[in-house]
Amino acid sequence: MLKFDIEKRKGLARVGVIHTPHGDIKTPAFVGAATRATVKALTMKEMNELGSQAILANTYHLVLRPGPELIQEAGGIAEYSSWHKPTFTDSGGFQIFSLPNVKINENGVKFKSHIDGASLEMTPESSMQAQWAIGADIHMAFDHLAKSESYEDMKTAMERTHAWLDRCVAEHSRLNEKVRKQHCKTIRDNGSGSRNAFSCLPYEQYLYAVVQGGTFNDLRAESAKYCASKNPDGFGIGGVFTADGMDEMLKTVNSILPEDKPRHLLGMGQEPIDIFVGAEYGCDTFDCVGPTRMARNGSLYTNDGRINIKNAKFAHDFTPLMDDCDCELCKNYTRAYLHHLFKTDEITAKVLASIHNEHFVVHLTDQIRESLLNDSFDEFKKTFLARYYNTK
RNA sequence: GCUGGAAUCGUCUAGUGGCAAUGACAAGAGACUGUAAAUCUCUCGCCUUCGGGCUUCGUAGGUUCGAGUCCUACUUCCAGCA
Repeated sequence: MLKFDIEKRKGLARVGVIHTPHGDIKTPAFVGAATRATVKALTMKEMNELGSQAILANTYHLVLRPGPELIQEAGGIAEYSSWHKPTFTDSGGFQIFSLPNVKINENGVKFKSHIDGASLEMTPESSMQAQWAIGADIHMAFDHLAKSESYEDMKTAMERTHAWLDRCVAEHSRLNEKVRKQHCKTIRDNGSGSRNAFSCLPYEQYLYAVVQGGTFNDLRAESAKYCASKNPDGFGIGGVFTADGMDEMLKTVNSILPEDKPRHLLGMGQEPIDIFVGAEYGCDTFDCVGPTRMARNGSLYTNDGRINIKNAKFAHDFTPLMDDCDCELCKNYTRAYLHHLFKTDEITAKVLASIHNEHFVVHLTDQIRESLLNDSFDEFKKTFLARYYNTK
């Protein structure tokens, strides 16, 4: 079972440490979205230096390229990508449902590769197998996202997610046993792992169940109960797209989920309020593509809200993006220079902007952790959000 | 000097009788939440009560119901010949 220690609580919020085979994650923590085993525009060294504690890769993308077998051959995603810290994989469910022409039945999902159009299928079992081969520390159960916001669709999606969770749990446990045996055999035979098959994979890998139910709190409650009953290592909370109403939903879900297991809020964290509300109502980790995507598109976080560095008004602005930020961008360069890099479409523009935005959300989440530890969360939340969103 | 060719939005470009006029770039702005995203959207002659109105395709004339498109002259540029 994944070890999770809680150091301090405040209502549903908690400060803790997730102990993974690749190290600890001090929570609340923002996990970098490394969809294709890389955070776009950033090296692992840069991610490490900006303070990231963990990354989340995506099973769908890695199944397409380079294929889970190849990552397995490399010794797992940590070895493969040289990110020697905790890793998560998302199941691929979310991506597949965003593709056109997906065919869903009880068994799984048939879809076409967005790269070459090849017809493929993913099932709860195949997602688990792929995730075990990829070898992240924490896996997400293969879930079903609703195709609309309607109650009926949400209920159907939730029920299918639950049915698939049963199969994910069974397959996870089978693979866990298999890998553990392989690991023991390898140690008996030669004392050290060859770089083949399962023998060199991290043999401890953990499964999070994913809570669905959309904006309907009765469904959320039902889903939380069901997921908890399966006794997974932790929980993902999926299908959340905005902070509106998220507080009530998280109150419902996180009051039901067992307190001693970590909770990951899937895909949320583009807006600072997402992380404040998520942490306040009991989520421990977050991931979001927003910070790096927006960075590549020139939208940069500041304490006074987001700015578009491509705007003409920054051409002569020779001040740092933020005075009180220690990221590589803010410490060394001016807004005018970054503006120039964007206008001339230099790769470095995206690199520096990504470093800043990723640092911003990672650091913000760390500050939320600190504020919970020293009992200043409410004040910090109020001050930060009022300034960021320019409200009184 | 002669003979050809060309002049269209900041730039390049489409356009050979019904056009405020094509496309690209540049410029200005916006979007982005488990990444089909180094992507996408909008604006880009002037005015507008968003119906439309006005002024435009080197310059000046002309033909025509109608001209960026045809004719004449001029100006500038390019190529070849001297």
